[in-house]
Amino acid sequence: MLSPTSVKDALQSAAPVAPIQVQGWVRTRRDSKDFSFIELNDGSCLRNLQIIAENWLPNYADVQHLTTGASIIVRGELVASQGKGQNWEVVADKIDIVGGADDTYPLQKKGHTPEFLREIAHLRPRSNLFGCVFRVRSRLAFAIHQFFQERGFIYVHTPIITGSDCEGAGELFRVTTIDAKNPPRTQSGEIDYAKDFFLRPTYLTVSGQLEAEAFASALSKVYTFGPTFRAENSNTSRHSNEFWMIEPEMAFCDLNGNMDLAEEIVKYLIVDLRENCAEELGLFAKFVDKELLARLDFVFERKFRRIPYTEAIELLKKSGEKFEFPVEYGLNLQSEHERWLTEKQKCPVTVFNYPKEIKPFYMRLNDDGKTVTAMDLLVPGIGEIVGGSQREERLEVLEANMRRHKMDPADYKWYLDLRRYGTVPHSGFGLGFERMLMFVTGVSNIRDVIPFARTPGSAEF
RNA sequence: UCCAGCGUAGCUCAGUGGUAGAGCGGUCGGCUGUUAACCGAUUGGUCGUAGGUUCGAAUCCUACCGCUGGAGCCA
Repeated sequence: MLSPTSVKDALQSAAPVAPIQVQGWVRTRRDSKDFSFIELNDGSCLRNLQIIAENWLPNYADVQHLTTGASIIVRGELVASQGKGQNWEVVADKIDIVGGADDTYPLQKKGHTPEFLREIAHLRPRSNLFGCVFRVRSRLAFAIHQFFQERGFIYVHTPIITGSDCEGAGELFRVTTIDAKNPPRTQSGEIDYAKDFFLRPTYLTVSGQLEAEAFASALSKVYTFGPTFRAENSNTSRHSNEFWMIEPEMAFCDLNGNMDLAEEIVKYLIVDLRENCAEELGLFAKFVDKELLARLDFVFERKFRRIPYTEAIELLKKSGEKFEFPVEYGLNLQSEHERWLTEKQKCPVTVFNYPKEIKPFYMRLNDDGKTVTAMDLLVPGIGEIVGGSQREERLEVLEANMRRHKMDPADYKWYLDLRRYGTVPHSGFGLGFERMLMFVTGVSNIRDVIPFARTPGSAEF
């Protein structure tokens, strides 16, 4: 039994191969006088393998009716191509037509808009663009693990179903087995979640951070990498209700060490993809974003600028730029401000030490009593790609922060225990996986870097 | 959720009150070691949905749905 060769391996062959078996989907077909050219793609790489189907094949009439989208198994010989444009091609001895595709097949050999392809999310990975996107997505995930594993980080699986409803990050999807038509009620008539499956209200996680802190307080350096769910009605090209996030957490690490790691990983991932996804990046640079490679090199070569929030406000005020939203200490930086910081300054920027009023309870209070050790890494084109902080490790200060945020410390006993027993300064951040993927591919809509995106009103596939 | 724009053939679009169009794709034929092939013919429509104005609506009005861009929330 002949084992199949991937299109990628066939195209990289150093010598002719006979016999060879390849299999995949027909991208396009052209007839010549005595034979037919078939472009075969199996998703192993961007390029197609050219198949020569000669007219003596017993099923040649059927081969001539092969259309874009059909699946075939080809046996033959890999030989040097007589034509230009490819080094190798397969001269077929036998072509098995596995599954036809009739004229309702929506993909054409010519270009489609990403918006149209999004409507056929089940077929779009068969397009050049999305094949590239999802190969890069795979490599990016691998490179992230590699980055952390090389540095001694332990991979932690934090829960997807969580009981804490106030992690300071967005609206939550409720997880319940209660019958919506006949829910148990409390005496006051409210739905009684104490009778729900977990005997308490539960939700899909919006962050694994709190649990990662527990593991960092034992294994020193950990990271999570998993799905995250936010029930926000966000309709933008940068938001999805289900996305993946990487959250490193490091014990005995302050904000500077945290910023070092965030900047290092962004650079590492760029270098890795430049090396391992050159063909795919080439396609993005050609069809998606002409400046992509220059921007990636720019981010890689340039030292990231670090600007305290207070200084960023001063820079924006002195910029002379007319912003739609006010620039004032104590206000959040708006998209237009972040854009100015990264695009006008022409470099990635890490803004840190934000006013405590605009940041969550777990961030460490600075000695000035006014700011917390928050940091946001901003990149040109996307904006915030990393958000993190040094965590408040002092029990009393953390409890005070909770009360200031109208949270009851009693609800966070286990989290506070981490400060009661062997507390240490520790830091971490969240890196948006899809945002990183958008940044390295130039694809401008988050829906186009997720296999089957979940956005408000949209969960068809 | 808010603001703006757009929904016409399988795809990309033109058509701004008077008979529904083009290119590409598909199909058929021709030509050809071709490669977003080429040449000829042909196929193709509830003009997003529902109301309304008008002698007459793809075109004007209203509502809804969807998509795109921007904003907020954030990763």
